[in-house]
Amino acid sequence: MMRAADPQVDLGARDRILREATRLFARHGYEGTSLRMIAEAVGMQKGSLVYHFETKEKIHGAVLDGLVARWKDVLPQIVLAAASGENRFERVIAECTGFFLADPNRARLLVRESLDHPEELAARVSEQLAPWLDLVAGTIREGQKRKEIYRDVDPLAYVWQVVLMTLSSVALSDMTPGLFGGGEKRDGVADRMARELVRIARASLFTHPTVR
Amino acid sequence: MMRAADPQVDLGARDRILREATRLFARHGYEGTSLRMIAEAVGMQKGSLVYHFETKEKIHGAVLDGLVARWKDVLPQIVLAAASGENRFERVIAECTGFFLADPNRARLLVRESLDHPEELAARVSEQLAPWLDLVAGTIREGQKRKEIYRDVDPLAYVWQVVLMTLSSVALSDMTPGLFGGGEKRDGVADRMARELVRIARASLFTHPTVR
DNA sequence: CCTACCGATCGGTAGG
DNA sequence: CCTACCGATCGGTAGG
Repeated sequence: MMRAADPQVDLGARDRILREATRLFARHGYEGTSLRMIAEAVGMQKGSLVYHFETKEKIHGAVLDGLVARWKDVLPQIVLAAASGENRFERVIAECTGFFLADPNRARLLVRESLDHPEELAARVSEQLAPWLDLVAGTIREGQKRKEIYRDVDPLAYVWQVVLMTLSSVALSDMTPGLFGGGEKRDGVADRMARELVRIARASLFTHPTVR
Repeated sequence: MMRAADPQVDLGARDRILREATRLFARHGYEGTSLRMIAEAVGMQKGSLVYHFETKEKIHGAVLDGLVARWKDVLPQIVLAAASGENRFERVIAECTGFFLADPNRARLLVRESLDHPEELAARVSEQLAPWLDLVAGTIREGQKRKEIYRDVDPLAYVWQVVLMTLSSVALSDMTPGLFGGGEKRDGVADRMARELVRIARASLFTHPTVR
């Protein structure tokens, strides 16, 4: 309480804690990350973490809040990309994959959270995801009326499957090189996966590939 | 040592331990599962677990071995489905999704392991997955020569993206109901996801939907 | 297969 | 933000 004297120091410390906690929770999970590990990564003592965040659980909550906040930052851009005319499809997909590729720990964190606390995450995320899901689903239905999109597409299920491909191909990217034969570079594999994801999403949606 | 007196009892105990350990590791992860939790679920004391498996790590290893063993059981059927003529595509997909739907903990365990120990899992799984990946990739290339399959499909990346959809849509199924609006039943959502997965996989592969 | 016990580490508190 | 400390629980051992 009463930390108004030098807020910049506090903010810096809080952010450094959250950055390292995000990385560690993503890598080792909530149970696999101890306060000591976080403190060591930040460069302070375990007890000092409790000065900034009272409990480990509150650090975890703040990490998830930060992830949602960053998603809210890009959401307007995605909505914009979805609304404007040129290359809507590619740009929406690029915005979404870019969000997770910019920091793969976001994908790892979301997948872990989906396994550890499914309902809590669904509740937390659905309000942030709802407008986006509705928008895309609505656009798909319009396309179906215009016969530009296959009529047997299940809009909601389609979007969610594409999201799952995006999430998991980034979150599990550490495993893919071993499966593609050792000969290939890591980035090369990630590139191939990203390209194939776009191709699958596109080819399974549009009745005519060149229609956008 | 020297447990030949009544192997049936030991086998039963080992299996009961592995069954509960599989469930708990899948639900709470390796770090989130204690020996006490496993012992309590099985109905014995913590120390007794160490009589059957020396360490927690060896229990974990045996759980993964069991998963691989069960995969090896269905692999022949998958290869058979892929080789025979009628409805090859649907049957291969059905065999794979069926494997994970029969016990969603298999999918959860694999996703967790991909996050916790990516390289170890890749090494462990690739030998079991390699013949299958090569088979499917080869079939795709044949189809491409016959112009039945889109020429811009990246066979390996395609198969892996479909595997990721299968895995993640089962492993993260606890989260989906909340995203589909509360009105729908759990099984209904799982059904829609499974159907859309097959549709996406099919529509993004074949140049003409009716060709098989 | 159980009981009793080990040192180490956990998340968190108290006081400065 | 640090030091010192708390009870609880961890994985594992010893002996029966």
